Amino acid sequence: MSWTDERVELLKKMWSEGQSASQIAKELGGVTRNAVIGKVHRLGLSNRTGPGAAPAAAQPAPAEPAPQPAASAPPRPAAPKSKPRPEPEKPAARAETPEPAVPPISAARKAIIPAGQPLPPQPSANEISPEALAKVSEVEKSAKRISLMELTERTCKWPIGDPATPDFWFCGLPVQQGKPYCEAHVGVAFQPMSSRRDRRR
DNA sequence: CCCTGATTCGC
DNA sequence: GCGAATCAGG
Repeated sequence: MSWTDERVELLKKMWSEGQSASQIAKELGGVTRNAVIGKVHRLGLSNRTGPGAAPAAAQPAPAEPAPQPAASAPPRPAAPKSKPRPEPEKPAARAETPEPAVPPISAARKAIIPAGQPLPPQPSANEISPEALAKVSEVEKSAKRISLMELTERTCKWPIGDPATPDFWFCGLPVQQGKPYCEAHVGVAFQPMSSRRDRRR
């Protein structure tokens, strides 16, 4: 595969959209994320950081400040495009404890639950975005249904069903990096603190 | 371990 | 110019 205009365009587009190199590579096909990153650099559109940031020149490069004598075309469109830095700064100690919404059921107590229907995940407390819940029920239908022993570092450990019955298993879908659950379950397990939040995709 | 982008350097 | 290998974080 070579860097045709189209491919480069898509690359630019996706990169400016904040897509990761690997995603772009996957989309393009035939290239690795390394290739994408390499290209990105060669194209000079690496730092998605706002232009306002002066690199503070570690290397003075005394010989040539490179004023770019080009008659027209501004060297740096600088695109004031929306380039929100997802992570502005890490304050001090940020207690990363969103208080898990207690996914597991209290089992015994409600042992009478008809072990068939995907039990309405949450008892009380906060309201989880209907979206997330819907997502979960969906996922649970196509979950891998793995057993306790099959759980690994990267399998969603969200319990489904009633532990008191044989009709009990774990989600088993790929976890969302770091977390113990898959994306869907992470969605209901960890609340942003302030009830709901919208999200599109 | 999974992932991210950044750099290097032989091709 | 290209991108695998490597480096440096998260």
